[in-house]
Amino acid sequence: MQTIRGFRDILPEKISLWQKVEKEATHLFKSFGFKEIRIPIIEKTQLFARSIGEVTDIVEKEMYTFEDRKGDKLTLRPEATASIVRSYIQHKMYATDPIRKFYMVGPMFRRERPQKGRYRQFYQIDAEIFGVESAYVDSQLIFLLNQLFKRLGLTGLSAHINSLGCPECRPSFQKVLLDFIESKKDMLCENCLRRMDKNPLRILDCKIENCRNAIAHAPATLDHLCNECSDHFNTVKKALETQGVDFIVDKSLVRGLDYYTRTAWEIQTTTLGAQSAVAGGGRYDGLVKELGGPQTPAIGFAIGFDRLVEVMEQIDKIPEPLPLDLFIISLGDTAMEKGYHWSCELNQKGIRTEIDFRGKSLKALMKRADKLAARYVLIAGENELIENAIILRNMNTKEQVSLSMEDMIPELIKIFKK
RNA sequence: GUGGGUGUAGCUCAGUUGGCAGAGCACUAGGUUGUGGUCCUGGUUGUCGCGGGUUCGACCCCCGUCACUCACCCCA
Repeated sequence: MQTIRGFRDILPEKISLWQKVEKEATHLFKSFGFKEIRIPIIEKTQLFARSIGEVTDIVEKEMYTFEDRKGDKLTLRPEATASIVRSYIQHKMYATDPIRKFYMVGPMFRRERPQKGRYRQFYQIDAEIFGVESAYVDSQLIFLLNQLFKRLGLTGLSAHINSLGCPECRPSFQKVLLDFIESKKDMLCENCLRRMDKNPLRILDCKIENCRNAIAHAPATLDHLCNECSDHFNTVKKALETQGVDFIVDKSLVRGLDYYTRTAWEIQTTTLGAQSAVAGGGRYDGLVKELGGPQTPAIGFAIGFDRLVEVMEQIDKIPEPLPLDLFIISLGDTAMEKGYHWSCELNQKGIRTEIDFRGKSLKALMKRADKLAARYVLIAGENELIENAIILRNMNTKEQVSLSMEDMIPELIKIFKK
């Protein structure tokens, strides 16, 4: 038996890094006023199809979709934004307070071919802001990401930003783009030809060399923004600059979900091969309305949790596990019973204590204490019980003292509460 | 979905024209009867990914399959 393809266990040896990232992220989110939201793992297929876009790769071939016993079409969530928007609308949150900031952490599912940093069940740390159109929100989110990575000790990441325009300026741009592409048609790969009617914007980030050459001088959304979009983007850039956030304007950054408008960005790394995006986000001012809510500007990002952890592993940022305070060695049945009660009591008092019930030799148990990185060992054998003098050994200094059973617990508390 | 690489002990890996499956680490027991990390000695661990085929004989050659991995595609 083994996990199915693209799915994996995250074992205890690795988990401390995940916990550290999650702790830092949620701490930072809270200080910016975000509230946690938890959403279902399964939604109606229609929700994703409508929000992400019928002709995107995600919806066309990557979703885990199935029918339940009643024949309803359901899908394992491939991303979080759609569900959060659904929730915002369903609970009429706009009525009580249109400005909402959410974060969530959890698994997403896409049926792609697995490779480095890409799994079929992968985890995202997601943040969304509803109800604010200001460009400062855009730069604030990018600043937040930047802060998080800084706190995690990561360097060598770069923020790529672009503006995709809005319903005002995009149609005219698409026309200009299509005209240009039409003239280069014979140089483009099959996929790009397919994209011409599907989603011409995507041609801009084709990675095939011929296509890249062909579109090297293609018109960019950036050069065809309407005044509002242009102002918006300028404000984003300026706000980032004044906060000292480095960024690269990347005209070819075109994100694969249909709902994005205006600002789109990706945080990229060079250390994960082709899976360079560690986080990505964008503004989606039309989606809330599209899904049946009132016109509400919104923006959000997702961090690839798995990828972030892998980047951190590469630079050796694994936090030390908590050492064990005390390991109890009980030799003989009477001592075992005593030891059992001591361990219960000490753990109740907040002292990390372990005891081994296998009845092994002193030597074997000392080895185990060492393996568990115990700071102290309590040795209770027949002699110690008779003489009422339990041995406490400091594993670093090798110093040993005797404690009477009455004084022992208070004495230990004194040692460990320092 | 397409293409390349790799599957041998818990881990990292050796394995000769096709001739009895190995090392290091880990685990475990000892090193005179109750003291860890180092050292020494012994011990345990295998469907050689799985299924076919060729052969007197296959870890080795052939076919299929599954998994991992890298790249394309796409994205977090």
